[in-house]
Amino acid sequence: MLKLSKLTDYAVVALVRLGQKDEVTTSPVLSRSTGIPEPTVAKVLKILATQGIVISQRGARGGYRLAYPLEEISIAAVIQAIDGPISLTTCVDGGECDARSTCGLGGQWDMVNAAIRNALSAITLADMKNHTVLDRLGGLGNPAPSMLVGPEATA
Amino acid sequence: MLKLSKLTDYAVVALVRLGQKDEVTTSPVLSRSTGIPEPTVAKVLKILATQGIVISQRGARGGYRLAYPLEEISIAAVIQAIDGPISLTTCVDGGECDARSTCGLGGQWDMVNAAIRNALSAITLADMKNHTVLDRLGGLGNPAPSMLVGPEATA
DNA sequence: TTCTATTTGGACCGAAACAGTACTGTTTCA
DNA sequence: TGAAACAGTACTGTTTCGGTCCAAATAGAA
Repeated sequence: MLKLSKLTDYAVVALVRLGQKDEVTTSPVLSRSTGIPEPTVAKVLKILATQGIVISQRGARGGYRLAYPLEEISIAAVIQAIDGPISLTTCVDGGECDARSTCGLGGQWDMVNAAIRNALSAITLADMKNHTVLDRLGGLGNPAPSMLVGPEATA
Repeated sequence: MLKLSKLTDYAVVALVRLGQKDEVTTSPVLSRSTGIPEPTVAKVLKILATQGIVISQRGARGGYRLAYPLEEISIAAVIQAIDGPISLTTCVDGGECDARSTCGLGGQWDMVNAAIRNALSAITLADMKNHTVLDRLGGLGNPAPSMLVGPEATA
């Protein structure tokens, strides 16, 4: 399906919400204001804390706060924090490839990965909050005629 | 991990190999020349046949051949054929979203999806075969400063 | 100083999706 | 008529993901 995990989706929602108030917020509060189940939002924030995207404050009156302003956090960074590195195939960066010699296209996936990364790096959480993406990028990169192949062009 | 399924990877390899010879090819032959296990390559080709990307010829001396030249088949089309539609989140196109009212960013993901689709639609199988991607796109879209966030900028 | 309430941190477990395989049926050509 | 090759379905093992539970840590009050 080429979809990212629910956790990443939750992470974006939680981060945007977190960026709207400039004070430490607990996961229960964040859960109530976002509608995300409390254990889940806690887990997401935990991961984000280890990745340095949010800063955690333990103990009573603790909570989380953003480590960077919304404008400096890209979608790509969030995805990498939750889902791990963005690389569409396993046969990159030293990964296993049992058919490396025969597959013929050695390392071509790197370009695809770079394209994805670029697209995701150009969108920040601030863009998600507002509708500033189209304005900033002038129409979302390349035109993409009709995705090519087939009369159907299944959307 | 935001990675596509192995089947899709296999599909690209098989299709590129299939595009190198302009005649019907059986899955055993394709299996030997690509190194992909025979049952798997057969499964992939079956799926691609139902999606109209390859044309199947049944019976003795049958096999598969491309329905379109390599230049007209985009990576996005292959991914859609194998993995299904490209939409990073489930809360698009009428999907479930239990927190739609509270999450705050209604439909913002559509832009992200569009960015991904554009990036993947701009790359064809012919580009995978050669190294023509960079040339054609003039450097793969947007600059992407350093993916933003954090001093590490985990690649 | 000590105790307690609050909150994060890390480990664990069940469920779902996926990759891979095998088998049977249908079609076509020699 | 027989062999070759695709089409479809079903099954199984593995991996990953989503969610839950318990332990460690901190701030504040007594």
